[in-house]
Amino acid sequence: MRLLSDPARAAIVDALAAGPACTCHLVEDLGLSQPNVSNHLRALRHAGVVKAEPYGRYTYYHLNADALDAAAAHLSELAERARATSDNRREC
Amino acid sequence: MRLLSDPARAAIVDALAAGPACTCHLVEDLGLSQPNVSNHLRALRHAGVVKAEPYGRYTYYHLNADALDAAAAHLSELAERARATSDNRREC
DNA sequence: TGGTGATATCAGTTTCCGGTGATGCCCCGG
DNA sequence: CCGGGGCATCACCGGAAACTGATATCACCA
Repeated sequence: MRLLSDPARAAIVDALAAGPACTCHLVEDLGLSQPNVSNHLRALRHAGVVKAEPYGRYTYYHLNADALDAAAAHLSELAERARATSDNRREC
Repeated sequence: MRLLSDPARAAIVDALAAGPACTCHLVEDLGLSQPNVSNHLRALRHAGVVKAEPYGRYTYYHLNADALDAAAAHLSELAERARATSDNRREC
């Protein structure tokens, strides 16, 4: 989840939200170098945010919607806890 | 939203989810130095994730639940878009 | 089967960011 | 009014992470 901090990775995730794409698409659309994109994809892959799908000579990536939902649920839970506990201020 | 990338900041947000607290509480609970905590709080404050509330000599911080919900909604929207577009794979 | 294109990996460099120390401000209590 | 403590800001340093270039690997096609 802390992976979306980097602007390049956020751009990759945003591009993949429009549908599965192979590495060359991302390289063209984002204007980044190919190793750079590949490194970011590896990080996102290890975190389970994206899934790789070899397709002949290409490699297609698509978002893992469940992981995004889990992160969203975590944030919602924090917001809910914050609202529920907004009155018990600890004294110094 | 990219602010939750740092473990220290995530810990601060998590601590604040238990209720408003002043800087000294966070310093004690998280075992971080006071300037360190203050710097993180400043970043979170500028991002609108937390709100500062001067209280005599102390400064109480509390989470901005709306900002967390907005971030959660953004992630949910990404997940939904990913699910909706999972079939239109672009050809190379 | 050799060549080409797509992708992944690796080492090196540079840039960015978090942690620390020192300092100043403001509020409260004496 | 003045001393002390809570808090914020600034300058600096060290480490981590992103970008780059080179290279290896694999699949397709002639």
